Amino acid sequence: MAEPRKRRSTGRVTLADVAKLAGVGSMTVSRALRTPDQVSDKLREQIQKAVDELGYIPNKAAGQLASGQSSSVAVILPSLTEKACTHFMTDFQQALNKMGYQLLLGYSNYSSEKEEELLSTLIASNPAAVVLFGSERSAKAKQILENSRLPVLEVAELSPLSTNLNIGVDYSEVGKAMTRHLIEQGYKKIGFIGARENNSILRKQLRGWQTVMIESYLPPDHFLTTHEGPSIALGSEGIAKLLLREKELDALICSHEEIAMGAMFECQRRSLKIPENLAITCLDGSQFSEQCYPPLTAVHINYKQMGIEAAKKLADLLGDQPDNGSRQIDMGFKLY
Amino acid sequence: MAEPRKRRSTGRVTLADVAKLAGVGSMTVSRALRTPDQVSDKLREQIQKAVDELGYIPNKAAGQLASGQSSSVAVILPSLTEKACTHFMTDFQQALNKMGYQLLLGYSNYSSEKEEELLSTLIASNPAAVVLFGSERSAKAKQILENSRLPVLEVAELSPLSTNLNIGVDYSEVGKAMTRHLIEQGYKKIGFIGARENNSILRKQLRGWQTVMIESYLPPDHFLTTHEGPSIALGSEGIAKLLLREKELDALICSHEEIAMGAMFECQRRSLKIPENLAITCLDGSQFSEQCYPPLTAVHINYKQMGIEAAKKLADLLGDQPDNGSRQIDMGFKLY
DNA sequence: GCGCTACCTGATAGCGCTATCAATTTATGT
DNA sequence: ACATAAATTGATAGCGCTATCAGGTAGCGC
Repeated sequence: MAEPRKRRSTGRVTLADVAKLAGVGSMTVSRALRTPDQVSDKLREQIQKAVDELGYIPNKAAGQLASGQSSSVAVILPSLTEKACTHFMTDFQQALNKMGYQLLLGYSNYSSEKEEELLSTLIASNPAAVVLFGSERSAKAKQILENSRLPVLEVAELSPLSTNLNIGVDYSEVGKAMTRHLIEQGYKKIGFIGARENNSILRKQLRGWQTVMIESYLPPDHFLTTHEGPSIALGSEGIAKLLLREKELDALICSHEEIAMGAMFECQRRSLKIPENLAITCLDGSQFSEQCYPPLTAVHINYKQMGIEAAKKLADLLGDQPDNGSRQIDMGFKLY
Repeated sequence: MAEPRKRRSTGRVTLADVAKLAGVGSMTVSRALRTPDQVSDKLREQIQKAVDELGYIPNKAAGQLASGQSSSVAVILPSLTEKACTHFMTDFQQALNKMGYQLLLGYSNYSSEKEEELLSTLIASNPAAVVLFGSERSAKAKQILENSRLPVLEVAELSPLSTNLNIGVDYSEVGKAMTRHLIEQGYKKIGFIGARENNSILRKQLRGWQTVMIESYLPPDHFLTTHEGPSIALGSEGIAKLLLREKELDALICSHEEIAMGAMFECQRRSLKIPENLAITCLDGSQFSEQCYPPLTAVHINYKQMGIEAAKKLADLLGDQPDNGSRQIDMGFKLY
């Protein structure tokens, strides 16, 4: 009796097992689980009992393959530690889960190559959509996205050029607002310290600062940026360097709260008073600027709300909704 | 011309498309991509060309279904914002990617119900393994894990009871170390402020503090914990409350750096000198305690290294390695 | 040359699930 | 009551990929 052994099976309980036990066709079981109202009460109960008895857990891979529908959303973040990213994710993921989607997460560490690579591997898992932080992509990445034909949502950075859905903030306005605010208060020698200088979010802020400085006939000379990520050390060392070059510096704009923190500590080391001797402003990721002592003025961007809006937009996109509005949503920001 | 339209297809490039273009069988393409050395150089090149030309991205769901092998790892974190979690994830995910695995991420917000729910949905996606932060689980969660028969790795919190792989730190030792350090320096009225009081990591720290205080004949009276997450506000308000109850308080232990920050700011508001009037110690998630001014003493746990170790352990587990050692790894900590 | 192993290659048959469509039962309308 | 619409159910045929196995080609020893 040579077994025609053709294939192994995982040994896990399958739909067919449930169907057999419940004495119905497997298609009915499938429906009972996904569209219960299409199945008569009697069979539905029978099936539910069989499911419970066997401890059946559907195999998503098979379901996805058969239906062509995915229940995951791929997200690529440049960093897992920066507040903008983590706050966004916290609320986005929560909303996503409620919609019944899983999160496939990748982390690019601000590298285009890594992003391209991630894009490929994540798309291989057939997500229903791709969410990207920032709207700066390499040509190759764009190509991959194009080929995938997946809906793409770019968050955080508003880009007029983006052809994708886009929810975020105009960071050059952020830079401008911080600068104007300081100028209105009478500060003139305003410096700038920024991290992630290669990232367009930082470049936009920097350009915003430069623009307003020039418009106000002030020299946008005192700035310092680095390729590195934000850190307290960057703030401390940065302000030290700027003060060496320009003793009269009276205000400082920081691209991240960690930098502001560092600058603050350095001022305290030097017994410089904030904001009398030096005003510090930053793009705040949390409550830091209000709660620190002395309190700082900061631009607040509601990344949590952004996460919720992004999920909503995605729901429309993935649901039946045809087109509920603009492809671009400006989340705005507040200056406190 | 009635089309025998039987099924839609995603329209995406498939293995068969590549095979056709390369003029080979689809099985050969599959091999060329997964086990290149089983294919002759000539065909391999041809196939690679076709892959590039079409921008082929394999469909993992199909592959997984056919092979029964998964390429994702499910991770459940209690928080996406706390430094311990994000630092761990940063390095863990990087190592995971190098191993060719994707990350399925869930976020439980410190809720057991959410964790159970996530466990079910994530397991439905057939991950190769499950990684959990902390080692405190509900009975139901344990049951689900048991049923799934998946390898489980618990990180961060070392638990003697854990039957799973376990990499982490003994947090009661952390609490003890901070307390002993302060006592050695001559502090006597040592307070404690902790966030996430329901979490066993916090409870262990608290118990460590209590233990050492009692051993040293000091009353472990001045503490304050909250169900909430750590925040600057908690630190500020917390120390204010403790100082109201006990003016002589001379040292403070904080479960998180945000709390220490808040306490620091409150001291500055009150012109209390650190550490002359009040010494502040915390479990630091980053470089904060060294880089702030005045610098604080803190316990540092290398969560990044933990991420790398976790990935290594997982590699052994998922690879062919039978058993390369202990089921429990103590990452230790340092006091600076 | 011949048998034999080693290596490549491709046809075939599913993996577990769902879309489709036909078959059956039940409700509805005139 | 009888035709027609609506609601249920199940058989069938894949989704895109890989395990298996059989067929073909080289290489080797004698």
